[in-house]
Amino acid sequence: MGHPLGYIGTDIYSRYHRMNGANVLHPMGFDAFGLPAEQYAVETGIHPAITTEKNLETYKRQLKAFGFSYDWDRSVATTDPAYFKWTQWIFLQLFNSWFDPDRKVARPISELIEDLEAGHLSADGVMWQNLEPADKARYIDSRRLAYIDEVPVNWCPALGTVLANEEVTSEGLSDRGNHPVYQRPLRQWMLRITDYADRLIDDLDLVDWPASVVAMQRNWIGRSEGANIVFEVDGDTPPIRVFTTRPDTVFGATYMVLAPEHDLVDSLTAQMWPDGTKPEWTLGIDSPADAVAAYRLATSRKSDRDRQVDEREKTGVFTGTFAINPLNGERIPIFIADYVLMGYGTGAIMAVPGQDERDWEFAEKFDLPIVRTVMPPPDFEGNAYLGDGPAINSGFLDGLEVEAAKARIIQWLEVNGHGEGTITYRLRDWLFSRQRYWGEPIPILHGPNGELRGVDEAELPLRLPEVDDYRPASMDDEDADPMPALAKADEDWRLVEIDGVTYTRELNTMPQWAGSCWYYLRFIDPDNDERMVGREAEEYWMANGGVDLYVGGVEHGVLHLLYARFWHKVLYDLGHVSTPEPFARLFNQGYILADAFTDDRGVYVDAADVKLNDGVYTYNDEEVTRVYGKMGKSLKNSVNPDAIFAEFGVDTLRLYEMFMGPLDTSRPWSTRDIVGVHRFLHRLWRNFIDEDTGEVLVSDEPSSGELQVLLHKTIASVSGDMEHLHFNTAVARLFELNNALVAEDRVPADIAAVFPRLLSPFAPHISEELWHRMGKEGSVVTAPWPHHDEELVREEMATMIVQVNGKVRDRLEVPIGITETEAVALALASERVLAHTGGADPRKVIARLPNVVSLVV
RNA sequence: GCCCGGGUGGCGAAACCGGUAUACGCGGCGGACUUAAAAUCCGCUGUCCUUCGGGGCGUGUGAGUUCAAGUCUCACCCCGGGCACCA
Repeated sequence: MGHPLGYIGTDIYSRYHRMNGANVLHPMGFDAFGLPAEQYAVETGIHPAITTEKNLETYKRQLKAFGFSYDWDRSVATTDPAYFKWTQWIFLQLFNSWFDPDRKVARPISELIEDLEAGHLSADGVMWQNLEPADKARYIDSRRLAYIDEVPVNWCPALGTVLANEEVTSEGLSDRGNHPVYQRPLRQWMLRITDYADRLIDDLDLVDWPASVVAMQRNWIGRSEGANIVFEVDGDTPPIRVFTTRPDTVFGATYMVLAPEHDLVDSLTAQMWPDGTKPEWTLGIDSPADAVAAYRLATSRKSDRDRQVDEREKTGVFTGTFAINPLNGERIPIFIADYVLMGYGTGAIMAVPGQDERDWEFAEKFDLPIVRTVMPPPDFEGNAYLGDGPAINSGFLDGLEVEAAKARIIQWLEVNGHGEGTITYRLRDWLFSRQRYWGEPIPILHGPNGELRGVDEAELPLRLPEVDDYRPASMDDEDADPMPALAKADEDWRLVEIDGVTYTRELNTMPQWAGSCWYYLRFIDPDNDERMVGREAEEYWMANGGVDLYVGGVEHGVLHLLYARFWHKVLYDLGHVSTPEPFARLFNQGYILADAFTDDRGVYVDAADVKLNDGVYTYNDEEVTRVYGKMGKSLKNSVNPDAIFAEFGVDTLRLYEMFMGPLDTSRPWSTRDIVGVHRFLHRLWRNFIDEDTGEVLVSDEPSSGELQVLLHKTIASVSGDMEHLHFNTAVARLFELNNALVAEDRVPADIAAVFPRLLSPFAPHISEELWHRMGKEGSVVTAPWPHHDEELVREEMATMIVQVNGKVRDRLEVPIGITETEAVALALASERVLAHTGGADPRKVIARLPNVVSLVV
């Protein structure tokens, strides 16, 4: 459980809408697969299902203590077999679908087979009829949205599992636990999220989300337009395809670089160094093959983190082979270097040092020629020139500006068969296998000849087997393939016989994010045994383009929200849900911040036990360092809600958290400030109840005059604030009304009827109590939200400021409908104004009535 | 480096479309009640000058637009977040 700030926010919003007669679905669920539960199981040997169950009870108890109005009948846990049955079912939907690139939608795989058999499509250019059955199966498997592929993956030895790109931080460490991550090729389950890249970008226009999250998603998907260019290579090696966003600079390509892991490296590496090989190109090694092998080994030993150190020197080695620049026929040397990444574009680049800083750096270090193909401005100082300008040294492109040159060269490439315009994404397919125990088993069977078979839907849920040890199997050889924890299951789980064929179960489990990709759908219809979610219920609740309000932390800006959108779109394409996007409105709540403390090892210590003496913080008499961060378990700086409840009560805590600032802003916790809201509640109580006698101090008479106006203004502004989640200002308005009541002997009847209702979303307990003491019918929770009287809110007088030469010189009370002539006359007659105008006629008069008269003299 | 946010009193923060900057709360100061304290209630609380009428200056810095700028434009500084050898 994170800090409850966001939960308080949705609870208030839900209660407000219920009082307005809305049918509110406000659920809470538990994403309980994953590392914490598993690690606890490893340590204690207790099955994670048992500890998970216990934790859920604790969480529920704590959440209930906050007075949250969740519909507990709709609660789900991703670890519940009745739930993950459908997570597995969705996986099978992915497995049984393909992405139709023409229609840009997912379709059942059976339709691909039909199209192939009918001859509408070919299998990568080969007639379907000409394929052997095994090749047909292999082709079909390669087209599925869930497919197995050998790709460079993020291998985290400390966690014993592979990780998705999204789970690796920019420092090259695991998102969970900060362990180093290494690249290595492995056969793993992948989900084809990249096919959805364009739709994941475009459909961000359909949702009401914070700009920052929209930017993060666009950034992560990283669409970039450019061209693929094909370079022929000396000898009998196949040509090399490069991706570039600057095809206009191709005349300046003076060498070429492949990623060290590139497929063609072996076949193009020369037998011996050709004439003219410079010494710095060879690592001092006699043969190209040895030099390349040495460089590749060195690269593979580096963790992602090492590869990303800031002051990175360019390194690389010549392959001994040349490519031909298709534009000018120049022979250019081919290098491998780790500044080119296998996972982006084609894993190969044409290097244009004149217009690329990285290439410039490499060219200088390796003594390679540099040709400018864009004319820099005369005052340009520096190396590579990235800006706009006319093309030079570029044959038929000379004189064209960058954009025009790009269009021209792409046309040339396409006409002459040397390449084509294309789009590349930073986003990569979602690595979906984990070697951990505590996750959803992937419902796939492997046949004796490598054929894949989905577990029958009737067999779902596929439960986890019992094992003695929940750890992924450890390996002596660090290069050995990771061994999933499920490999330790008994044979009667692992092996399945169908029609006399023995299949092996898939031993990987799904990643943490699988269950949370679709839980919002299950809340709609949590007990449905027939379907993931009933069609009618889904259409009813998702009618406004998805979930009406999703409050969560920005930390899900990429991971969870991207994955969930992807799954949702697949389900949409297959007709299982009715909206293209899952979450219509997203709101990021801020964090509660607090001091945290680390000891000399950099380990967090319990902030509650840190003492301050003479400006020095100590823990167990050891000096500790003060840091500042998000309140929570990981920094050990939580304020225990139970202690706050005991001292101030739940209503105070709820109000305090809302009053501290806007919901989307992080703010420091300050126990000192709590007394403010606590005083408010006491004052409210004293306004309504005589503390000595318990008498209810409510008058039979309604309010009048200013107090009545204040009441209606309060109703108006609190209601407006509720819609916009401006809870801090709503609370401030309630403070003002409450303060105004202090001077009254008794609370006027109309105010007494309204105040507990306005307050009840924030402080439900005291509101309910007052409601009952006043003898009102039913619960304040079901009382209708009050409405203000427009007539009473409308002002009759306004304060008009009078400016002389831009400075405020007087303030006058004027009727709201004052005419310009009257206003100006009044302004000019003001003594304070006269003191500054000297009685002279103004040169210019601007009136914005009834607020401003501005005079220029 | 690129992309998002943000910078307002001693502190948390308000200020809708450019129109009274600092609502509301905390803290501080003064007063009432009390033997006293707590609690409560009342008043003051941006800053400088003041003949007590007022006046000058104030929303990170510097320019600009405007009768008028916390709000719009440009440049810069600082803080937070995301991405980063992505061709």
